Formats: sequence, C-alpha cells, structure tokens
Amino acid sequence: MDFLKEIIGADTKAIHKNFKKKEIIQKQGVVSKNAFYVKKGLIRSYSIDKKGKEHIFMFGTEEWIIADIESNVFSKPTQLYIDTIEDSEIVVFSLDYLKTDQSTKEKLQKNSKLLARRIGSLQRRVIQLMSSSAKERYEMFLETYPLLPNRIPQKMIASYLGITAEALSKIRREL
Amino acid sequence: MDFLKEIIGADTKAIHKNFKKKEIIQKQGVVSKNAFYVKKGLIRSYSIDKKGKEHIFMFGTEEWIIADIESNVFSKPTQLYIDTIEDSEIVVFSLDYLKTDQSTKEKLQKNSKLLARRIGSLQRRVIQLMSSSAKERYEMFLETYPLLPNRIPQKMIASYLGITAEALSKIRREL
DNA sequence: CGCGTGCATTAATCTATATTAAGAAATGAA
DNA sequence: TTCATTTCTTAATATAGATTAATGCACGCG
Repeated sequence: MDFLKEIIGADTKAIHKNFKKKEIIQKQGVVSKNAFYVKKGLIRSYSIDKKGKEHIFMFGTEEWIIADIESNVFSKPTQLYIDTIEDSEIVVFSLDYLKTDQSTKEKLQKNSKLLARRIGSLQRRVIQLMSSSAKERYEMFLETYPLLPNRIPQKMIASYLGITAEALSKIRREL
Repeated sequence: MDFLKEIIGADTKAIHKNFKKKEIIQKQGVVSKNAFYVKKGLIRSYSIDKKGKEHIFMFGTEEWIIADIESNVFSKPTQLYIDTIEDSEIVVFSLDYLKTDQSTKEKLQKNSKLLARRIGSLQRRVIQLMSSSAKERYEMFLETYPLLPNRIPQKMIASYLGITAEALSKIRREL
C-alpha cells in the first residue's frame, strides 16, 4: 500500500471496497477514470468480441493495478470489462496523476516507470502472440505466472492464451 | 520538432542523423538508452524468432517515436531490431526523462500521456490478435494506416499482421 | 543493356487450432 | 446429501492459415 501512495499521492481519494466473486467492477463502453489496485484476491480484465466470445487481457493478483489506462487518461470509452475471479479487496482510485497540481515530480517519475513496465509486458505479449504456438505460449504462461494456474479455471487460461479450452486440454495432455 | 522538445527538454542532447534505406539502427539484444524520432522517412521495429522469421512490431512514419521503452527505462536488452524502410532523417535522443534533475513536471506529464497512448495502441493490438481473423486485421490496418500500404512491400504488411505474404495475397484477391 | 535477386501471386498440400458433440468430473446450491 | 450447473476432457470433423513450389514481374546493379 505504501507503494500505491507513492504513485497516487496521499491526497488522492482512494476508496477501499470489497467485492464478492464474479462481481463486475467495470463495464465495456463506459468512460472510466478509475484504476483498481488489488489488495487481496484476484480480478481480470477482458473484452467480449462480436461473436460473444471472451478474451482475457490481463489478470490482476495481489499488488497489481488493473485499469484501462488510455480510457483513464484520454476519457475514451473502455474496451474492457473488469470483474472478480475471487472475493477481493480492491482499492479504487482516480487516475488523475496528470493534473499538475496534484502530483510531485517523484510521483510522476514512479508512475512513468510503472507505465514503461506495462508497455514492456504488452510488447512481449504482442511478439509472443505473433511468433509462438499455443503450446509455447502456455509454457511461457506457466513460467511467468507459476501460481495462477492453481487459482483460475482452465478455460480462463485458454482465454488469456487466445485459444479454446479444448485446445488447451489437448496441450496439457501432451505435457 | 517543437513537440519533441516539449517531452525531452531543450537541454537533452539530441543528435540528428541521416540513414540510407535498409540501414540497421538498433540490434536485438543490446541495452539501448536511445529513442528514435522520425523527422522524415519510414522505419520499423521488429523481432526475429528462433526460426529466423521476422515479426514487425511497429512502423514509424513522420513524427513517430520508435523505441524499446522498457529497455530504455530499465536497461534491459532489447527484443527489437530497428531499421529503415526508406532513406530517413532521425533524431536520436536519450530517454533520460526519468532523472529528476533533467525534467520538469510538465514534460513528465506530456511523457506520461505519450506512454498512455502507446499502452492504448498495444492493448488494441493484443485484443485484435486474439479476437480477429487475418482478413479483419488487414481491414483494420488499412483503416488505421491508410497511407502506409503505398510505401511498404506486401510482405511487411503480412509480417505486421502476423501472417505470411501468401495468406495476405489471398485475402487481397478476395477483396 | 541484360541479368540476377527479391517480390507478388497462384495452387497443392499440410497442420494447428476451431467447432461440434458428448460424457465425466467437479462445484455449488437447496 | 442430492440435484443442477458449470467445467474439463475426448474424439470427429472442419477450416484458416502455413508450407512448399513454381511462375511472372520489377528493378537495381554490373
């Protein structure tokens, strides 16, 4: 939590909220100024395509921040739903760090670093999606998030990898 | 160029360089502190996978900045090659905006906005790669970059879309 | 100027993953 | 506990896109 204060500032209003499993925190299409810091529990962000299929964009476990950052910063309607996978304790805070008067240079720098890290992980994800097979992506997922598989259903792993649950089942059998 | 000064500061050392077509600007695997602002011309960043296949991560036309941001900020070896597609005039500058003494709050804020936009475009790319067919991705590419197809070979479009040149040829015939 | 190299296209075949369908196992609610 | 619902697995079939190979074309270079 100290870490969070370093970014958002003590002055920023941050509200603690408890959510039950499977509660929706944010809906696709709304303009959201909020970011969600996971204090405890597990949440995910995902989009639903025109065929009604879910695609998990990102998981958020303890200490992670989940947000549609471009929506936050530029007041665009979000592409992403956010909901809880487990009962969760979430700190909801407003991403107003771009207002001159509200933030110090140090906080802005910390925040820039956070954004740079996120860019790095998205960059790796794009390259991975373009250049690796489903099996390779699954193996990398296991390395990157060794604890997640115990907490989420297979079909969500499949959705994150960009494949069907059936394909993942086959891959798992082969390993 | 004014726009660039607003981010990096007049004090930051920025070197103008001219490159011929097909010159390599940055190699995969090195730690790079440099970012590349395209004043004129066209460049690309790409990775090469273990089978030797190229995957274009991003094109940079006039006014774009191409950089491996995570490598810049955290001194990680870059995943990306960068080279020129056309003869280009590039402003090479060091991404040291995270050093307290070198940047003002205003510049940091502008920079954060830039990072947020990049996150937005990567997010759309990830979701697109997971949820759209090659044909749909090609159509979106044409909408998003209407001028690029006149300047780059088909095989580079294919590489950006994550498909082979043969598959793209088939898609184009169908349209 | 011609020639070689790289580019785009087409077609035939192959393969990874999707789709559909069904049953088994796990989970949750009454 | 029991029943219902969701999740996971397996298998058969379908399909998008990869791979391989061959051909015509353009253009940069000696």
